[in-house]
Amino acid sequence: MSDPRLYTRSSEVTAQPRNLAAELNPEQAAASTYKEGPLLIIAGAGTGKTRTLVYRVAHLIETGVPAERILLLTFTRRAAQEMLQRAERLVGSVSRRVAGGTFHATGHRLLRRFGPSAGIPADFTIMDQGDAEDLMQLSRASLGLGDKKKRFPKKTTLHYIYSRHINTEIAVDDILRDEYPPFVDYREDIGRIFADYTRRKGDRNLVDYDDLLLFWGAMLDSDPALADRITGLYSHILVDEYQDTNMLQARVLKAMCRAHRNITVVGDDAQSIYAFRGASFRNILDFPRDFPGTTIVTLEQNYRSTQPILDTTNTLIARAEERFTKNLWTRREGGERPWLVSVQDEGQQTRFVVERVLELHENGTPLREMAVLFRAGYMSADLEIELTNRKIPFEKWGGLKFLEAAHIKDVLAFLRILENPRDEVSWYRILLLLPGIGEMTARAAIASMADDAWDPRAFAQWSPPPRARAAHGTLGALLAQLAGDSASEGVGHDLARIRMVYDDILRERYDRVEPRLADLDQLQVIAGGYPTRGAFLSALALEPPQATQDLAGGTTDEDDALILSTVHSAKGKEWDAVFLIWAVDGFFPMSRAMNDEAELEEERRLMYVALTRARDHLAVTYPLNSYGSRRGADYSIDQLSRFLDRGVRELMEKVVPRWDDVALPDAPLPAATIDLRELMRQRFK
DNA sequence: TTTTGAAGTCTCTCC
DNA sequence: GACTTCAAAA
Repeated sequence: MSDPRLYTRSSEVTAQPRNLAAELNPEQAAASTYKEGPLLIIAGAGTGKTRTLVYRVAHLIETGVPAERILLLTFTRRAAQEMLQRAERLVGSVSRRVAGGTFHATGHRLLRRFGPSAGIPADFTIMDQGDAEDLMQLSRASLGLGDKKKRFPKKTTLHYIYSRHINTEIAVDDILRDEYPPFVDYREDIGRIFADYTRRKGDRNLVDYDDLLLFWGAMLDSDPALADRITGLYSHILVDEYQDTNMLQARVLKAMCRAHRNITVVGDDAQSIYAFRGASFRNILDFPRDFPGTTIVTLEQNYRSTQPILDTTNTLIARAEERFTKNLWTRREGGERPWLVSVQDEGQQTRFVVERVLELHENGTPLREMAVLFRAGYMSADLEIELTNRKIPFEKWGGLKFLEAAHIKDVLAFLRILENPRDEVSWYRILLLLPGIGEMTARAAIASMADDAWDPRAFAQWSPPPRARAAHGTLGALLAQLAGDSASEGVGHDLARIRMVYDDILRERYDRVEPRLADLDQLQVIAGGYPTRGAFLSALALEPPQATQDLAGGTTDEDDALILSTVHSAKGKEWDAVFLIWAVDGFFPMSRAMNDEAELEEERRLMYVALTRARDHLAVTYPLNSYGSRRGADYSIDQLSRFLDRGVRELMEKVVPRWDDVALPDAPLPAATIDLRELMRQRFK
């Protein structure tokens, strides 16, 4: 007989009775029932770290910790939701009260709530990376820097240096010296730009991603009373993917658990892949030092992959220097060895993947249980075309994001100036769209509005130069209309109004008009789901839709679709069958990383992450030739990725696809680009 | 002087 | 294929 479940209420989802010892291995059980104080869980790929965290949340709730006093920090909002749903099955719907999300989303929540006590108005606008770069550019231009001098850092570089400084807490001088020696001489100017950028953000009520963390930390550091309010919210903090946190985040965490030290972090130093964003796996290595008295639990039993796959990935990562050595093992004996597939060119690679996917599908593997992974978003272009032609449904994760497309940013800019009339970046963007208005006129208009204290009507009062008359009138009328509409009509309605003006601009300025208009339709659908402009804009900035599928409104879980994903976006996921394409030196590792030891090591870990996603089937493909796609040459001979060295290859099955209708090994000859006779003649001229 | 169109450059990963 | 740089047009 099952025992009465005292902790559930009638209105809540019923918890399943369970036997911890039977559901977890000893290490997992030890970690999930650990009592108080700092806990570090070193969890190799596929060792059930999510499961352990879920049980730990459940255990805390069961032992009397109020759910709302638990903070679960994850890498994506999706990950937090998944974990809390699983916890719900264990302890019921109280788990819904657990505070969960990304670091940035959590910082955002706290800043909206407590910011006003620290001089940050609650109605700030969040800038994404592109916006922040644009603002940096405005700072640079307003200081008159980089006009004449050659090789002054570009806005992207400036923003990178700034962001790196904030996230890694490395001095700007040191970053310049180590990463940008040619710019060391400009460090005064760069400092002035950063100062102006910081001031400008304040004046314009704008907040960048880094500020969400920075202000969070600053609130904890500068005002003891405020810090007590904030740290008092949570009695237990759990952090997933700790190897991908940066110095600033580690500092914030330390401050957040000054009072109780109930912090659990989970991670795998072998899977640290976000150094480009300031993350350092030093954090996980140093955790025991930062939190004296830390208990370390290591999870080594892999439940995901078959032995042959694990053998291969263990060998791949054995070459890396890691400090927490793990020996992953599995009970999943047997199974086929990973395939190492050499193909002539991209076309054959695509064909191989498609045919193998169809074969596995016919044998009963759902499309959604298969994934094609690649180093960078653009590498799947050929495959996407073929899948479309063959009417095979797919979902693409990562890569060039919907929100970064120019036309999306354009319409969002309209919403943003309605929400925050001081949003200089958005004003600038919109003004440049209008015929007859360029940089100079746009700056003059913005300066005039700033002089009018950013009154919402200031734009109408600005007198434009003759050429910009018409545009000024059009935009003024639109803004007046939107301001006149009642807010209750919704964000979708705002967008419809904006598009009455914007669609024509789009047709005029951009190519590929139809898909762009379709994107705007989708955006309108999403917007309909949000109560206010502010909520819509914040949500878009913090949790951008991961796949185009997410945008179609209701999530279509029923739809079976092959997953196409960058390796970064595949983190934390697993599939029955995984294909890694373009395993070629220069693509993976990317050529930019090949000169730097640390970057190369990160690429290796990235490949490790890719290959450890597979449960039963793993295939790595590498084209021997590529046409046109490579810089400079229109033809090149490629080499297998250096990470798949001899030791790794010996554990793999070499596969050469042969098709009846393809004449192998004769690849089509490239068009003539050189004339040997002519070269010889020149040599003796 | 400012805008706009065209040629030329480099192309990643994400909150 | 998007962004920057450069030269011609308004």
